[in-house]
This record gives sequence, C-alpha cells and structure tokens, in this order.
Amino acid sequence: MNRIAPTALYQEVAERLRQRIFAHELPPGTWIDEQKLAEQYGISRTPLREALKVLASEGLVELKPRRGCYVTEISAQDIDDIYPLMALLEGRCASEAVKRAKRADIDDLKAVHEVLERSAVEGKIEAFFEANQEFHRKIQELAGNRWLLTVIQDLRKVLKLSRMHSLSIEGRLQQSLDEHRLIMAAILAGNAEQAEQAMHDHLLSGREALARMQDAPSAAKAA
Amino acid sequence: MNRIAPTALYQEVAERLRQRIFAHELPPGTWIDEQKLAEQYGISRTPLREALKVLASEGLVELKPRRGCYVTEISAQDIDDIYPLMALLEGRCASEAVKRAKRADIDDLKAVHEVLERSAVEGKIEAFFEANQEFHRKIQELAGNRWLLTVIQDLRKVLKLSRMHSLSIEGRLQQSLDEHRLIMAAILAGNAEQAEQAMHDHLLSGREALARMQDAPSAAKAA
DNA sequence: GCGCATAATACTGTATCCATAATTATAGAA
DNA sequence: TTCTATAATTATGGATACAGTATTATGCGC
Repeated sequence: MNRIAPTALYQEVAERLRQRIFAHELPPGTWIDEQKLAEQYGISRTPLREALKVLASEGLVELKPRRGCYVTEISAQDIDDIYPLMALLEGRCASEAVKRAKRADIDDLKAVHEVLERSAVEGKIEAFFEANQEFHRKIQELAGNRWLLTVIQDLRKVLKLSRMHSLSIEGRLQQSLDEHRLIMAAILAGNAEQAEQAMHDHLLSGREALARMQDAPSAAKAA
Repeated sequence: MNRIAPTALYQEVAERLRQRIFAHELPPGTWIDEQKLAEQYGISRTPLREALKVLASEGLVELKPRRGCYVTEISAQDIDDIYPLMALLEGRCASEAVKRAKRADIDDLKAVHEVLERSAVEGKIEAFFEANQEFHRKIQELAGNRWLLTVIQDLRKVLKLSRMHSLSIEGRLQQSLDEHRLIMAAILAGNAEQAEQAMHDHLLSGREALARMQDAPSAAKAA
C-alpha cells in the first residue's frame, strides 16, 4: 500500500475499527477476532492489538484479560448518565462561544444555521444531520477550550455506540430546528446565559426524543 | 515473578509508569527510552509499548511517530482550561450528591470532613491532603454518574502532570478548609444549588491560589 | 444417560527478530 | 573554521514465533 500519511499503522487501524463500530458493522457485544482481523487487514497482530488498547481506553471496546476483546455494550443507564452531562458541557460551550465569538465567527455560524433551515424545508435529512453536527462542532470550537472539546468528543464517541438517533423520529427534526433557532437567536443577541440554557435544553430534548423512540422503536435507523 | 492478579502485564506497567509520572520521577518533556525501561522492568518491549499507547490516550504521554514517546508538558493554558471545567463538573457532582445521598452517605461524608478539620488543627498537611481527596471522591461517587466520574478522573490525571499543589501555599489550607465547611453545610442543609455553587467556587479558588503560587513560586512542592 | 474429568485445540499474552527511518558524527570542501 | 553531505549507529515500528491459559469436546465412570 502507498503510505502517504506519517501516522502510525495502529492509528489507522484504530480509526478503521472506530468507523466499523460506529456503523454497527461490529455491533456491541461482538467478539473481536484478532487473528482474523489482522489477516483481513493484511497486517500482524501487533499493531492491531495496540489499536485495541487505544479503543479500550476510549471506551469503545472492553479488554477482558485472557478472554479477548468485545465491542462495548452501552446501557440505557449510560445514555441517561451521558446526555445530562453533554447538556451541561455543550451548554457551557454555547456560553463561552457567545463570550468569545468575533463578528466573523457569528457570520460563519449563521451560515451553517441557514443550511440547517434550508435542509429542513427541503426535507433533506442527511444534509440536516451534517449541518447539525457542523453547528455543534463550530460552537465547541468557538468556546476555545481544548479540554472541554476533548471531553465532549470522547463522550460523543461513546454515544455513537448506540444506533439510536433522535432525528429519525417523526417530528423531531422540526423540533430540533426550533431549538436551534432559539440557540442561534441567543447567540445573535449576545446573550451567553440564554444560549447556555437553550443549548442545554436542546440536548435534553434530544434525550427525551430518544426515550420516546425506545418505547415505540419504529424508525430506529443507523445514521 | 509470582503473578497473582489476573491483570495483564501492560496494565501493571501502565500503572507503574503513571505513578512515576505523577511523582515527577519522569518529569514532563522526558523522553521515554523503551529499551532501557523494558530492561529495567525485566520485560520485553511489546507490553511496554502497549502500556504507552494507553498512557497516550490518557494524555499523560505524547507519541510522536518515529520520534518516540515523551511525557506530556502541560501548559498554563491547559491549567486555565481544565480548572473551570473541573469546577463545572465537580459542582454538578455536589448538586447530584445532595439530591441522591442517603442518611448514611451524609454521615460518612461528615466523618471525612471531621478528619479534615482535625488534620487542619493539628497541622497534618499530608493527612489533610488525603482527607481532601477522599472528600471529593466520595461526593463524586454519590453523584452516581459513572461517566461524570470517569471524565473527572481523566482530567484529574492530566492535572497531576503539574507539580503545582495549591495546598502547599501559606494560608491556602485554612482557606480550603473554610470552603469545605461551606460545602458540607450546604450538603447537611440538603441545598443542592448551594452545594453546587460552593464546590464550584472551591475549585476556582484552588486555581487562583495556584496562580498566586506561579507568581511567587516559593513553596512549590510535589505532593 | 448424565456428569465430571482429562485432553486437545485455539486464542491471548509475551518475547525475539528484522526493517526502516531518524539522528548524529565524521569527513571533505568552500 | 564552518557548513554540508554522507555514512553509521540507534531507536521505533511491524512481523513472526513461542508459551501459557481458557474453553470445548470427548471419553470414561457412576
């Protein structure tokens, strides 16, 4: 293979495995066969095992001594633990973002928000999903706190273990858009406290939509 | 060696390295010589390398491709980023702890707080330090949120890279005690909001003490 | 026929070996 | 004398080989 990136092999393998786990090609609970995977990727077990160590400390897999490696099974309790935490953290991001954002930053954010609006009108769910992620990511970056960013991203990875996505619920997309409007309005108004509250509620609202979905799991789809 | 624990070798090695890093026996910036360390521990490089991967994703070391492994150098910016985040998270812990604590839990906590009081009176800094950690840990456990706990512990590890400990500042111990009294009082009163605020302020106060220490680094000591 | 014990198989964990890339030292030229 | 280029040494990254343990299957005994 033509290696361009200076990244180590174990990192590439880790990333490929992450994608497969997120895509539920390797569903939670799956035993990871080192030999088979190494063969499949055309590499030895050494870098693969190193990759698994990394994924383990990210919480994506569990390494049971002498018993192998299994994709982490996330529980309803974990979801209940993580969402309020994310609400707290992303709320803080929104607050900090308002305090630190320059004019150009807000313009950028507004542009992303408008993509969101348009995608909603045109019913482009995939585009809405993308813009949604971009919106949150931009706010997190604007907060300018490297560690806050890291923590949120780590937790987001764990959430991805669940194939539940609230946007696939009927009506949730419109609700999400409404909430985004509130966040955007608070940011435009330069009201940090209001932005924090709106973002916080937005996350919890997503959690509630998820809960409703679990009761009536009609439209449970992977992203 | 007589292996009793079912833990893998790489885990033991990771833990030993963590301790050495926290103790600043391996100061930030140090290059980690894999061969020498493996020889020193009487093991091969393989489990050592796996341990380093784990430490890297904890942020304790940095793995530069083809350039080796170095103990992470934490910046003043990192400290400034992490402390407010810890304040937010531990504040939430205090709030949740108040909401969930049973009578017996509060009694336990009170006992630890009294050790704190006594250690302060008797000037036993080490004991104070221990009780302090125990106090915070207990509150974090009472919050009953596995992921909140994980995040806090991960960030705490990174903070340990710095040898700065605010308790070693003249007067900070008494100030810390005062703040703990406020927290304890709020918990005893069952006032979650007040406990959250007190814990939050307590953490930020620690950060400020640290800042003062950096200006006049007279008593900078490892724990 | 069922349960337990023993043996065989297979996978995890560790060590050794090899190749490649980076760094340093030395030599030559300006 | 200094700077550059090349060669040698050293360390990292990856592969392969080996040992130990866990699991499973088979056989024997009850």
